[in-house]
Amino acid sequence: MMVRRKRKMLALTTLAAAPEQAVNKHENRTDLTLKVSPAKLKKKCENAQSAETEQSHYFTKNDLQHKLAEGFFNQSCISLAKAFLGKVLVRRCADGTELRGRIVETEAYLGGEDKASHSAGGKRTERNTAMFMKPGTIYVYPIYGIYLCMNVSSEGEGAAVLLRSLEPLQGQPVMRQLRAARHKEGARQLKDKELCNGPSKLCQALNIPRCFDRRDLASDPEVWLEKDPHTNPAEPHNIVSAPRIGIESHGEWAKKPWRFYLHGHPCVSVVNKEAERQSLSGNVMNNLGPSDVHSDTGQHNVKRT
DNA sequence: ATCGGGATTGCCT
DNA sequence: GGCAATCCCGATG
Repeated sequence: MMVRRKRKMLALTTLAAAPEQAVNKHENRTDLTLKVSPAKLKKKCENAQSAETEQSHYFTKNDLQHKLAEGFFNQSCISLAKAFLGKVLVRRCADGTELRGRIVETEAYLGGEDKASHSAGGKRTERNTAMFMKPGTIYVYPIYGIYLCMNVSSEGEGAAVLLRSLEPLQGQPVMRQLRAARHKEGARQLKDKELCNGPSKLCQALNIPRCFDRRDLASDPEVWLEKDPHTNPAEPHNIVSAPRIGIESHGEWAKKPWRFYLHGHPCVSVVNKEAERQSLSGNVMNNLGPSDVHSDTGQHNVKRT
């Protein structure tokens, strides 16, 4: 209780801090709340930018045409959660560095009847306002005090899709640096497939700060979604439907199979064998296979045929 | 003002 | 696979 208040004062630096600044957590206080002055908020977002630059031969200027527009987000929550699979989340940093990751795992939160949703029962609060905004609006919220999760609103009152895992495609060294900021000194280097295989990990790796809450994924210059020019859209037979994670306390709603992931992809955070048996019985293996993130060693080339 | 819980992660055994 | 870390948020009085 008394300890609580002290801890609050020493707000730990999080995803919003540049990696090289995060060495001493007591010197880098990052307040996750929205209740700060616009000037402070702006500064935080600027600090969130990475100083690293990254060259990639994988994406070219022509890929801009693959950016997904407003209309894409106008689908029901479950439909959008599936449609996200295989799409590429792009984060353009202040210095022009672009980080890219293919979405391989999502969860649908429907609002209303869905007891596991932050907007259950139509409940609208300061925190979850973005869930009620137009489809394509980003909802970023803090969890467990120290992490962030990124969602995208869909059609349906208070409905949104949680992004759970990405396959790193571009900017892995920057991602690794962003992710390593809170690790022990001398800890082993993260494998590529460990960079974005979790909802808060992807926020760290792509430098998604709390202040991205309520931004429009269809028009924002710093974060957007693209079609992957190198792969086909996810086919239904590639998609596993499983119960959502971390909501076991919500009774029957916890059992709804509204977590979706690409079968066999190494960047999925939690594999559910039972769900795979049910989802995929009789189906062939996916053709949207991962690049060589299977590999444990060194830099990999994500280019594929 | 206070309290309890949470759409997680990393480290340890 | 267990568990600590860590604190915002919303509910309650």
